[in-house]
Amino acid sequence: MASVTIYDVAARADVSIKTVSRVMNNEPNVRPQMRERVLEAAGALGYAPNLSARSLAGSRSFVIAVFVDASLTLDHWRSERGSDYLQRIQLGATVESRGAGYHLLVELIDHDDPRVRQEVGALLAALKPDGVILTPPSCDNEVVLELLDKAGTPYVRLGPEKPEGLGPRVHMDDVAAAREMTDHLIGLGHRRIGFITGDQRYGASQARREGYVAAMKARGLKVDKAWLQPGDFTFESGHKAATALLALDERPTAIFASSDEMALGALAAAAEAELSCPGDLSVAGFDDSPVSRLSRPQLTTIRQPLVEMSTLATKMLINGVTRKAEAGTGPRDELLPFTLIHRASTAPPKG
Amino acid sequence: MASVTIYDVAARADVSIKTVSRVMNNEPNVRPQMRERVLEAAGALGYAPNLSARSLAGSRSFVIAVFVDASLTLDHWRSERGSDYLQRIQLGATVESRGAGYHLLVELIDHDDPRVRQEVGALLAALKPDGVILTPPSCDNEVVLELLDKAGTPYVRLGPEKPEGLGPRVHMDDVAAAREMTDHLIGLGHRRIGFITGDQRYGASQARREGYVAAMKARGLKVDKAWLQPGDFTFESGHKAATALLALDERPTAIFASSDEMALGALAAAAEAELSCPGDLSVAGFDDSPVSRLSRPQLTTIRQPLVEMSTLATKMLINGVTRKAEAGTGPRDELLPFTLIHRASTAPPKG
DNA sequence: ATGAAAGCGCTAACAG
DNA sequence: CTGTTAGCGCTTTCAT
Repeated sequence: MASVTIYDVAARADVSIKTVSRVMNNEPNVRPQMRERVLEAAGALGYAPNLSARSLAGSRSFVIAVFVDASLTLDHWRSERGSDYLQRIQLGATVESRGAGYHLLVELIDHDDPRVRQEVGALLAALKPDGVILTPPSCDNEVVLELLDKAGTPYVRLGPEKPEGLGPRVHMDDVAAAREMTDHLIGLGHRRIGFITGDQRYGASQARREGYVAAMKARGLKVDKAWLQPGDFTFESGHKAATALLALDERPTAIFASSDEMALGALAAAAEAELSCPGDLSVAGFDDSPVSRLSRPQLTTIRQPLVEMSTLATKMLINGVTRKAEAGTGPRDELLPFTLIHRASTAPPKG
Repeated sequence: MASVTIYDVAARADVSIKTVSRVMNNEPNVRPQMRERVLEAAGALGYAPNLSARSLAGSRSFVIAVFVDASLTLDHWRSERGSDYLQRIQLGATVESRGAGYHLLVELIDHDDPRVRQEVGALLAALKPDGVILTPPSCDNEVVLELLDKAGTPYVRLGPEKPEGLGPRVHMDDVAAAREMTDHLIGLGHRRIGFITGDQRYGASQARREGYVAAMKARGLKVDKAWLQPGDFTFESGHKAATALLALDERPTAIFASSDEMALGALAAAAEAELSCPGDLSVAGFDDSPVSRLSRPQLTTIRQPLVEMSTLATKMLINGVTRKAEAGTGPRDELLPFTLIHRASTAPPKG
């Protein structure tokens, strides 16, 4: 019942606790023979160093925290969006942490609440995490960033497009991705292309719209205001926006939605309007979420390297790359490539 | 930079550190006036008790761990199943933990690996979590349960149908749910009902099949072997199984899939066979995952109370209900109700 | 290459 | 009601 401590191991191996400590931390200056004895004793006793003690006495906590916005996550759950955005981020971080002997703590924070300063301050003081991964849109919160800086806690911002130079980040070029998808549609021969925007609380939404507009303009295509429909990433909003687009006098021959769920909504709207896809209407999504493969036709979409992003972010944190980065070395900015995945929902327009 | 400690607060409030400790832990025997002074000082200093120190000195760690199977989760990710099973479980646990000042640690464990004993043993020794939530199928792993018992760590098994009396659990009656769905189809007038089973590594898969078989037999309907098709919860497996079912000489008029993703696969197979749903073929799913609303027609399915289950499990852990339960008091077994959600994919058969 | 001593910041068990 | 004294199990100095 009483757990085995470093003293038990030291006694059994007949060495000092310091030697045990050295072995457990892979420190130098231990003869192979001693190391062997300690390892044997630790194994026999089933010893594992107590994390709290290590963290209290030492300078590391072996904890990586992931900050996730509370209200948006609850929203997400209630609206049953069906995106596995956070899940994919978490997967990369969990696997990478585990590999390095770290533990992943998931913390909800109200990044829009005035109490965020108190809340995050307390969190950092209590947890003393060795690193923090900031998911959108918390990655853009200046109070959070300031507290992190003040506490000297290394962090990585995941996905933010906008505020540059605010701290290390790992992200994707949403503007370029949206541009490429729009170019893809134009390349197929589409000229009237409708766009459905995402939830404005996420920075990526604006970036994607920018990419769309930029690509249209670059090809000399005018962007009719009516072709820009608001959405919030949900199926319903996509359905509604697409219905509006398809009711236009000169209706678009293609619709580019800022999320796969909205693209599915557009697909449903097309079916209701008795338009076939991709014959009468091409539909493109964004995210390559699992649902993009559950529709007929399957969606042409943009694959975001979310798992790779969180894996890299975790690696940076654990390797202390960020710490060095803060001292002026190492990369502070990693841009990961996206992929346009061409499936069955986009094709040349009829006629 | 140097963090503020209990001594700083005590000095500023001109009390002993013990009084500060009492206030921070809401212990009795502190005059309101003292409490006020301490609170003021703590607020001014931005003090939050260090978790490691609390956990090292005291008997609580303020950490709840969620054990998730590593290889299945990676499988899940690679196959892009699109289920938000774990996400919903985690949501309930995270919100509930946060409300009580606890923190949620997500740990991947290889529950099928021979090293699981060593791995989980080390995890418990290092973390000393105040409670562990076991998700399927780790909740059925006897080595894990044994280690937990030996370590005296309270835990709750989430979802397990099978091994009873092995420890506190919060679950749903999968057998009854599958029976009810089958009854629903029979009630609509269906007699030839195909069934697609789930991944056999999950206990729920067998339970759902049992429910289906029981309902059929209870109504005096024979279960043709060919009507039981194997699946693994994925869209593709559902597609394949449904294709096989629809190729039968006497094809079923309804298909009951053990997951929503497989039901969507069945929907796709029906479309390819030029069968309309629900006109020519009724399709039912299981889980009420977000994707069940992204199809046309939307799926009739079973809603699992996953968030409620994990919320309750967390509550039990934090309130120490389990600890008492282990001493003989309190409920060791919570059965939460499911809901049959009737949407558009099921209807009476033609003719 | 190894060990002894001194805390890390807090709670527990007592005193008063 | 409040304070004092010991540790919790480790890592850090700093000796040897």
